[in-house]
Amino acid sequence: MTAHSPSQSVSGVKRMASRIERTEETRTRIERAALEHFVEQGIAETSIREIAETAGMSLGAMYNHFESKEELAWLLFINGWNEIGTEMRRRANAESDLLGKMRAMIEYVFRRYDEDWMLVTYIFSSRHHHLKRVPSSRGNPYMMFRLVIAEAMRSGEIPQGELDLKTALIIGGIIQTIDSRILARLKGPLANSAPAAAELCVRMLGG
Amino acid sequence: MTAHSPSQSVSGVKRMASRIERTEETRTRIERAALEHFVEQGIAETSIREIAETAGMSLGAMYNHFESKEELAWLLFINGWNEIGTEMRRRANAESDLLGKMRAMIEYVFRRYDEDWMLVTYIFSSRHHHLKRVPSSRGNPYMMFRLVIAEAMRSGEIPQGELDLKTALIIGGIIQTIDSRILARLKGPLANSAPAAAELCVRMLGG
Amino acid sequence: MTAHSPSQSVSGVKRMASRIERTEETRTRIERAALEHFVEQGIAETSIREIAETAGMSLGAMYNHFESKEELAWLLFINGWNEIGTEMRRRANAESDLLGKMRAMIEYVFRRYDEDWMLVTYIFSSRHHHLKRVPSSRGNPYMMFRLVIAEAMRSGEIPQGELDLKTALIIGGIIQTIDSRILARLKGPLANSAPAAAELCVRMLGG
Amino acid sequence: MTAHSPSQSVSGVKRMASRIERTEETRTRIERAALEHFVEQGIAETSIREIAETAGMSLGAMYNHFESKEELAWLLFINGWNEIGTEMRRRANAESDLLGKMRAMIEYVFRRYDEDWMLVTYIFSSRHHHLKRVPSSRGNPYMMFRLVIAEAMRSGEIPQGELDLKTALIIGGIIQTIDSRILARLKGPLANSAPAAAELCVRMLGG
DNA sequence: GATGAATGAGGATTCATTCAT
DNA sequence: AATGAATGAATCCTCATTCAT
Repeated sequence: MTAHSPSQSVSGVKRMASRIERTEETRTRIERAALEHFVEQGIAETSIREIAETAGMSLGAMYNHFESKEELAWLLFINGWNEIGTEMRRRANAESDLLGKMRAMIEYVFRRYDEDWMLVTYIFSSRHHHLKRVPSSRGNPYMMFRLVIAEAMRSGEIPQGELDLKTALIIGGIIQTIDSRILARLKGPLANSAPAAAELCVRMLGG
Repeated sequence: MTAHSPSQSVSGVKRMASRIERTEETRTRIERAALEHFVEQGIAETSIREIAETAGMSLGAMYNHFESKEELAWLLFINGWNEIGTEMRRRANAESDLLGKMRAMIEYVFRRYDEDWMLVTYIFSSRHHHLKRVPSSRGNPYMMFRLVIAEAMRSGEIPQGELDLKTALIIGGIIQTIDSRILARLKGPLANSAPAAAELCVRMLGG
Repeated sequence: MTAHSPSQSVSGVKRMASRIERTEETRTRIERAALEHFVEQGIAETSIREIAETAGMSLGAMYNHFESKEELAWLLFINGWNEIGTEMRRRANAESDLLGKMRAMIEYVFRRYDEDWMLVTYIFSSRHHHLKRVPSSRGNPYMMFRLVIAEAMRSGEIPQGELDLKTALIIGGIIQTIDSRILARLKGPLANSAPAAAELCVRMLGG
Repeated sequence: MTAHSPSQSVSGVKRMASRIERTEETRTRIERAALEHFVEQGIAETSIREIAETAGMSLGAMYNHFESKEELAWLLFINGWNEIGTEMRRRANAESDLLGKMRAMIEYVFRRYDEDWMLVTYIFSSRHHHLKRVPSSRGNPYMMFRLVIAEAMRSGEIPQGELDLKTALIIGGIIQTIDSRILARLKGPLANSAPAAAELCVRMLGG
């Protein structure tokens, strides 16, 4: 996954990874190291020194790449949060009915978890920490669920009413499902559970 | 539970609260102060000194009442956790069908939140922090939901299958509802939403 | 060893141990508890609370019996120190020649160790801590050895010279012997080794 | 041992001591500061802050050089302990008879004291504190005396028997001699007393 | 005399961050 | 960009001692 190799160009001339490539690689190394510690111990309980050690670099060098621990935690969060929100939107838009949209969104999150559980876990478990800074619109996964449900109400697909309550029940359920996977109460790839989860959600909504 | 009683002696002479009463009161003061900070800032981000100041006492005196910050956080958690689990069990047992049980449990949690939102918020938001120490059986709210759903499956009230997935969806939904109340996406006493929430849950389960 | 018993008077009337007796007993209990901890962990590393717990009483009560930890440590030391010095003098005076005196003194210390190793260990291992306060004359074990050796020089029993060097060699040897007993390099009652030790010391002195 | 070298580059340009040299110098400064306080007040009674102040640096910086106070105390001890043991062995091996060996060992310790009394004092006065961690073989001064005495017994140079008692008497005597020097009961360079001390020891052993 | 809560002053250690090299 | 020593504030916790009951 990481480009460790002083890669050879086609011409056979050895060359160093470009400075930009090395910088990028270092940055990634830091991010993965941070993720590991943040997920395992929490943000406050993780020291920059620990991250540096895991990333295999010196304490001081960290600050060439990130302003502060809080900034690192924030970037890690908001990038993932936006990515997930945006992708959910794209996939939901490609479907026409509530069940389709629901399944598409849930499937995406669950598959993303299967691919990179550390990132997804971090995003959902640290969301409270970052709450005050999160823009409430944009590619926000919360808002996506609310939007999709609201639309289905408007179109008559499901009964009206209790929008926020229903949104909370759905979102909470999905996040908790991820949590249960982490705790090994659920086995196997999470994506396999997506269709069932989507159907249950839609049934709850009365569709 | 509260010290009603700067109690009157028979002779009618007012007397100081006994030492035991004062100690108890101090303990409560610490617990409330801790709760406040833990909920607002998180456990790791709260210093013992802050708690002491809010409780109106010296730093050192804290340690006459609690072994450590972690222990204080733990006791606060586990007592509430057990209380909620136990009460949920009691109320569920008094009902005969799934909807009744579900409503009783949800109503209890929501009402408890309305009475003491800080405590309930703390319990649910700090549950991950304490996960490793929580006994998985006993008066465990998680297990109560699982039990009730499992029973309804066994009795044929709802279709079989996907027990853990369904449990996750329900529990997550309920906790998220509390979260949404905190964030003021839901208004008014939470208890008012309990019947609707219970009905939605049961509908999801196919009852 | 301790008078635990609410002793009965001859007349058969039960009586409480007198207040004085109880006070005395408490004091002894504290002293033994302190000794234990001081020997095992050192004075600085022992807290009053630990002593109180071992003595089976409350922290505050300690201060009804001793002014401070330092005072307790001092009294424990100086009483033993004086006792040993005084007894050594008495026994040495009863002998007429160097070997007799030497054996009497060493035998006494070693036997005292066999009786109450904690006390003797404490005295010799904490002597540096108390050095500044020790009166250099009086019943001082150091001085006793010096005196006896000086006398033997004066009387011609041993060659003159190097009084302080010789005193140091003798005293150090004796204390180290106790130390070796503690470390189990020497086995059995220490008193058994006294005659041999005395003889070796006298031979060193040229007697 | 000292940084001779604000070394000159070939070009003759003066340069700062290298980072490594400065780090080494800092370390030494800490060690000397610690030694001072440990000898004067004892390990437990010395705070890291005091050492830092004496060493002319901030409290936090200490931890870039030593893991903990205990570790600092230990390293200071064990390095000196090993050095003394090893040197004693080397010098004893260069001699052929008991008196020669004894004198060589004692002379070494006494001269080392004259050169660096703080270090030697620290080593012998803190030996009990570190006892549990000391490897019993290796370059252990205790063992060296025991070895030399045992050998002389085997070779018939001195009578057999009471090896451990005799070892204790000798070692204790030597250490106490140092102690007496500190307390100014002995005057002048300690090395001057070495021949006399050695002779007394050998006479005690019957050689 | 006994109790244990309260106090205030440290004590060891950690940490985010800076900075000279 | 990298290094790691330095800083100063903060953190948890301990302790000797006092004091109201």
